[in-house]
Amino acid sequence: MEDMEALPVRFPSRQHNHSSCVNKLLGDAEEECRRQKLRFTEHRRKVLEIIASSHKPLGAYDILEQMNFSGRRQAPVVAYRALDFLINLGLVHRLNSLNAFVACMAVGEDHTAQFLICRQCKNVEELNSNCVSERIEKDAVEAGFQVDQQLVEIIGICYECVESG
Amino acid sequence: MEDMEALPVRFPSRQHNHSSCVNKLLGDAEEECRRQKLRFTEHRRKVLEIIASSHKPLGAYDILEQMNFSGRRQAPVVAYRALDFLINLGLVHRLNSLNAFVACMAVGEDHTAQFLICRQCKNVEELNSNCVSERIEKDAVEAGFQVDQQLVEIIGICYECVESG
DNA sequence: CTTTTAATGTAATATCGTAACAGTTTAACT
DNA sequence: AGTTAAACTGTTACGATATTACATTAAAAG
Repeated sequence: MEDMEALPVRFPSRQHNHSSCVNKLLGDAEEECRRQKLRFTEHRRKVLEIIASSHKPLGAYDILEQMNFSGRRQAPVVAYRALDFLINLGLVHRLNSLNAFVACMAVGEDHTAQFLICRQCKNVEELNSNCVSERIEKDAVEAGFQVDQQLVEIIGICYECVESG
Repeated sequence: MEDMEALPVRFPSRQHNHSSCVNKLLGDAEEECRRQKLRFTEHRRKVLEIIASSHKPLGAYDILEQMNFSGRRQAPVVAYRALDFLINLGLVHRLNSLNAFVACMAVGEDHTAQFLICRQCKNVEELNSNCVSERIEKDAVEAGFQVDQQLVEIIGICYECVESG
């Protein structure tokens, strides 16, 4: 057990219970909205809660399914509006390779989102390597390009899935 | 003009006429198919030609529109089948952030596709920096992740668009 | 308390992509 | 050549993802 301490940041364990992460994220969101004088409405809270409660990326329609407040099915646009809001706030990231959404696991920290996506267990972790983002920035500038946004999605297998065959 | 020589690889000029690139790409494709004993059918040739003839990424339905051989509209699946084939061969890349396709500009060269996407003129260039891909590989491994595929899309503005306001 | 800005409700529709299956062509092998 | 197997094509239908438009309501700012 003690050599676990020496290991670098690792892919999130499937056993990990993260109700505390969810609460922290909701709190962060609330605070951030207060700070920026934005409204943290029911829809927005609910969508963030749904996304944060899942280890795996969720599609917009998966989210929608969990939004049946009053038994009534919401229109897609309801989910997309909340998602746009949360993405702009940096609380949620969109995975373009999956058309799916995940909660940001590094709220507040300055980072260009980089994702490790396990194609077996579908769990996602943020890599957020400054080396990578700086290298991209540098090489892009050298190619005569002014970077607004980096999109790095790394598909592969996480160590837990490798070990469990 | 002479200091142009000293400049690093740059974003493709909008004036650039690339009919020669198209021919080269079609030739490469033909040869590669012969080598691998795969069939370079009319659909596949046509789709590659359409994509290669465009500086800008094309959606599947844009491609489809240009495939009206006999005045008859093709079914979407026709374009997608050809695209799958060309992507597997490494002749075409998919841009996940745009749901669009571009011709590979580095056929044969070993590369993990990295893209510079100008959000103003919509032109796309491949960056293909080994430093970036090696850095990603290294950092992912350290996080306990085995990389299959890297997806790097960099959104911003190219130097031509910056200069022209 | 009114103005104006932001958010919501609702319906319709656009865009992107795949499944399934029958028919045809091509390549490979007697 | 004739037969068989594999790959490709045609066609229909459908599934999945995302946006537009516009009327209504709620909140914040003056």
